[in-house]
Amino acid sequence: MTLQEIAKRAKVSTATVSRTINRIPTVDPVLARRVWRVIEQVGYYPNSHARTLVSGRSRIFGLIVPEITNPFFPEIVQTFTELGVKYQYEVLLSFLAQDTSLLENAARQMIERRVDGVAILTFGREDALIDVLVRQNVPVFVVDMESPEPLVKSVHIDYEHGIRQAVQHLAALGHLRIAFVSGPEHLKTVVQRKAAFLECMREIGLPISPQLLIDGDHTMAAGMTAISALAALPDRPSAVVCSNDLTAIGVMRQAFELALEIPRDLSVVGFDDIRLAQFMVPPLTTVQLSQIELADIAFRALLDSAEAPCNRSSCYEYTIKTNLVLRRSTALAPGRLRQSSCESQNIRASARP
Amino acid sequence: MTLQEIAKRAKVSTATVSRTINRIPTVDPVLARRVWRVIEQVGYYPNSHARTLVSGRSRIFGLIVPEITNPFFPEIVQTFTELGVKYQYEVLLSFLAQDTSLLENAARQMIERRVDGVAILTFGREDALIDVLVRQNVPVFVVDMESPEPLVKSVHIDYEHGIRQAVQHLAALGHLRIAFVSGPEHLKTVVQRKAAFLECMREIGLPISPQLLIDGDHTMAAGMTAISALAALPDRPSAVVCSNDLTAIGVMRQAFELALEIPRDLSVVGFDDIRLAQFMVPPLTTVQLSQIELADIAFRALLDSAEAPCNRSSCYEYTIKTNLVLRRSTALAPGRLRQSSCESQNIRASARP
DNA sequence: CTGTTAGCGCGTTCAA
DNA sequence: TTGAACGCGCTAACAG
Repeated sequence: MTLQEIAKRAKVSTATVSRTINRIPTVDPVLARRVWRVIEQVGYYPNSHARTLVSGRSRIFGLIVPEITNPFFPEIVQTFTELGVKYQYEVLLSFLAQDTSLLENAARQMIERRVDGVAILTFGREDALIDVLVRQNVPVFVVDMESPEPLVKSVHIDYEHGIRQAVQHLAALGHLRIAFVSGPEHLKTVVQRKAAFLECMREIGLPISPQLLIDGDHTMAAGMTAISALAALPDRPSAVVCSNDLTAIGVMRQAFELALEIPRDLSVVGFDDIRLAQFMVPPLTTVQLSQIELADIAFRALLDSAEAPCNRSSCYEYTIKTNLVLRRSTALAPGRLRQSSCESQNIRASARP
Repeated sequence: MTLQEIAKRAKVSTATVSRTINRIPTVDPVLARRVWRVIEQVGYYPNSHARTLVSGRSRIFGLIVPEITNPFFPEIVQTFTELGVKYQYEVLLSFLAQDTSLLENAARQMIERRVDGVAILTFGREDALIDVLVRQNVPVFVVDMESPEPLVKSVHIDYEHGIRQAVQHLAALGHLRIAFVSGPEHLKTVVQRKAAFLECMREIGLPISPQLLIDGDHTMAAGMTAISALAALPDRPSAVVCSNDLTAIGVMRQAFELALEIPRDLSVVGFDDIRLAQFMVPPLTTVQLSQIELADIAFRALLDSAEAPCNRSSCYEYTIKTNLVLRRSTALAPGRLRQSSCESQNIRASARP
């Protein structure tokens, strides 16, 4: 069923049908009604591809995430998509997994579909991808990356704010040996999280033992391995902060296996605040990085680029703050007297050698 | 950058460029090489929309799920998408949420994009949606629904198999009062799960008290509410089976709040076996419904319809079996002597009034 | 306010 | 084996 067909049946020109569909106000209401009636009757749906071809705009945004299987991302996809239906954009989703060839594939797909913008939310270093996209003149949104290119926009994420709260919270509870389980180093976000942790530890004079810095990969399995290693240490930590919530869940799971009770024997702090965090047993204390806010900013940045192509707004228009969410996976360090919390004020002094 | 442009620069006709790109073997290798070189140089990407328009096939499959935020679905999306890249199909994702207007929207989007098929994995009753799609001649895949229409294919899911195992497992552990927390009744899958539970209870002569049948909505919050209600009962259950894992997680979470230890005080069984289930504390015993298998079958059915349009293979080509996965959220009923498990053979008798 | 017409970028005949 | 030409379904000029 095509425009032509509708035009013929409604006894008008194709132009009139087109105008009617696009709700151009200069159409005679009588004709419009006639056209709509035919459209209803025959069940006509305009062909997006033809529209895109002639208009030069696809009304599609690309969204690239590393994987959908990590609970951090569905929330983002959801929000991004919702905004899509609100503003009449389709979203073309791509995953990277660990496969580099998929990256090329994703880029090709996006370009061939002539997307009006791409949000790259992989938290890695996707310079190559960005280059290809920009060369094709497609607006890009990316996390934490400054670029002179007007086609690329970005947000800054303030990891330190939340992590500082976490570290100080643990210190206040009397924890002196605090471990950190990191993620895959090839992720920009991971090195930033780790750096923030180290910085915050230094700030308050807490010692950092290399043994307490474990490399993970942001999976639950990694969390399990990590806590096993940590528990085997002669001088084991009383608290562990994880580079993401999945890792923290793994830690909790394996702690159960090791008969370590959380938070009595071990305090655990996650990162991200995925929705699941509050449903863990015990509920997970974690640093919130709002997935909704991120998706929202990404979408609006793209919308901006798409609707006002000449808009030269610089990157880092916004910054996203992270914040500690206190729940019940942290407690006083073992061996500490369970006194009033005003004791926490002595932590700093007592933490020094 | 267009085909024409490439043709001009390579000093060949557009037809030759087209043939080269589509790897039609009758092209002179010399010319082909020349064309490829130009394509590389200028960074040319063919326009999918133009291709679709002229070829009449979009190489896009639609995938409709209720929401991506429920961990059951990302796994499906992942598998489906992976198959997509393997077979060179794009996937157009849609969520329904609870909004009915989104359903119309999803259908419209799919049709306007001229998708080559749609997998509807919402587990509800989407007859209206299917009708619209079929009327537009788009092949459809749907769960558990027989249809004479050759355009719609389907799988059957055998819920009873796994649920029977679950019920019998609990019975064998000496549980006499087994509760069931259900999901939203508007989901076909939910009524089937519940029916299977009731049937299996009857089979072995276990009593079913209406008080022990709780209505939920497949969220963690619902699980929490449910167990609170159950725990307040004068004669409370010693085991609860949930219509999905999310509900079970909620149950476990709230049991913690109520100081009910799992599985000592309460046995919990989930349904779906989302990946998270094994990482719960304690690891959740659940009935597996393979998300990968489902996605795989859906994709292949669509592929079949798309590549061999005249293929008249009936629905229910396959059936997916469900299976109990034993983990550690179930144990002997409280008050039961912890004897050898051969005692379970008496359950049946003792369960009768 | 409406109709005619020229492409948008590509695949695919049909001749050569 | 290659090229010229047509048309996929639609929007946007322009003319009426």
